[in-house]
Amino acid sequence: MFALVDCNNFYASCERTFRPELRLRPVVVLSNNDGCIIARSEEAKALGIKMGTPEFKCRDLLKKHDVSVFSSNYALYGDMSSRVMRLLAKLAPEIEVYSIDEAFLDMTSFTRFDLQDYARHIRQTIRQHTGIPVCVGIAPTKTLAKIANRLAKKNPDYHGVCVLKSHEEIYNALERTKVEDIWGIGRQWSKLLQAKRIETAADLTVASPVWIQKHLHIVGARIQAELQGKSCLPMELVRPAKQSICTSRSFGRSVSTLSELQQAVATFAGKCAVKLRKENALASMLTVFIATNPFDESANRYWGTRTAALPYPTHDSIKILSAAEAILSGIFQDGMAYKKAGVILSGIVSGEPCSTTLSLFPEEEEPEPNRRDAKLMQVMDSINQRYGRSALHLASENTNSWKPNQANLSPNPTTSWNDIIEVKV
DNA sequence: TCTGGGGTCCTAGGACCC
DNA sequence: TCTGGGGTCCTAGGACCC
Repeated sequence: MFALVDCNNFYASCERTFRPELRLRPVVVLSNNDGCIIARSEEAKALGIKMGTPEFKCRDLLKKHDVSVFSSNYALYGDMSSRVMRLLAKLAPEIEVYSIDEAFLDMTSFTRFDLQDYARHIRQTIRQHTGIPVCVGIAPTKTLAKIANRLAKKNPDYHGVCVLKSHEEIYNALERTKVEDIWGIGRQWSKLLQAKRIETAADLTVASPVWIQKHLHIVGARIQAELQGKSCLPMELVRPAKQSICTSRSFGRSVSTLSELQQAVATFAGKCAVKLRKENALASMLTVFIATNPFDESANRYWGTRTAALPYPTHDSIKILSAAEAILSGIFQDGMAYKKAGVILSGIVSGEPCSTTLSLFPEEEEPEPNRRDAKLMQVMDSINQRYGRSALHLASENTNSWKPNQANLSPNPTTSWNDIIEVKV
């Protein structure tokens, strides 16, 4: 048996934890740059505010109902998430952290427990220790646990807990679940299935396996098997190493000069390098992209991107930044109003800079990886660890001209001494 | 006249997740 | 005026190897 524990309206709940006066109030959280609605409290959902709506399109509604609007605060959500995950790790022998707000627990060994009781215990523990409300779904496969969790969330009578064990319970749940609400079935596949008159999860379990294999491939076949109660997706206890690392942002305003873009791209490259070193890894390829506003039909539109191989795998901020700058000057076009840029590291390998294979015929001026550079990065990271992110950074990293909008950013009471606040409960 | 069999790697495109 | 960010997996087809 698998349990899926999923935090309710996670980002909105995080914000509310430190603002108890917002309990029972409509709360929304915006994406980076204060662009779209990406989390809503139940009260905000009830007002008809849809997920993914651009903020400016529902500004009147937000104002009319006095909705509390927050800029996204990932430092806060990340820390709250790790608190939830640490608690969950104590509540089950094995845990798979699936996303920032969800985890699977292995319930196989709980044969002598009442699963319903135990799920309630999980729920209460998380609530008491973090203030975050969660729902728990338990079933024989991960896909069914997802369905159970969804039912627990939708149905107030369930009080946040749904266990699917008997054939009847499972069949009932499948009949009540539309194909588009199944984990792994997205918009395209829903359309395809509906055209075939496969409308519910129950329909999908009895659909022709040959047809499924042909149109939904192995991924769809696995979903079908999981719905039938045959577990195909095991617990993944260790997070696999990253294959790519991306940092990108929309700009608070559009920028048009090369030097402004250089500052943005250098900043993103620097963030990528930090993430890379956190992974204990090296990157061998680097992509830079720059883009104009895709929604502005009247302006000149441009999407420039290029990937270059690094001379050898590295995690050195200095080398990554200068490679990014070189790519940027190759794709930059004058006279455009740029709205977004990003850097992607790929070809990621594990290991230390000096452990990798060097080029057989190195260029004359090509520096070899050396231990001093690696040491320098270590020092930089430890200083930043101690004195705060980007206490020490490269001079070309600069947020002056392109800084994203963050009008309603909450403090970081769990990660910053200066932000500790008194909460009256 | 006859023209095999068993592979890998890479990329682009399409789908999905949170 | 204002529209997010960060990922993964799978398939097909082409190029290549012995």
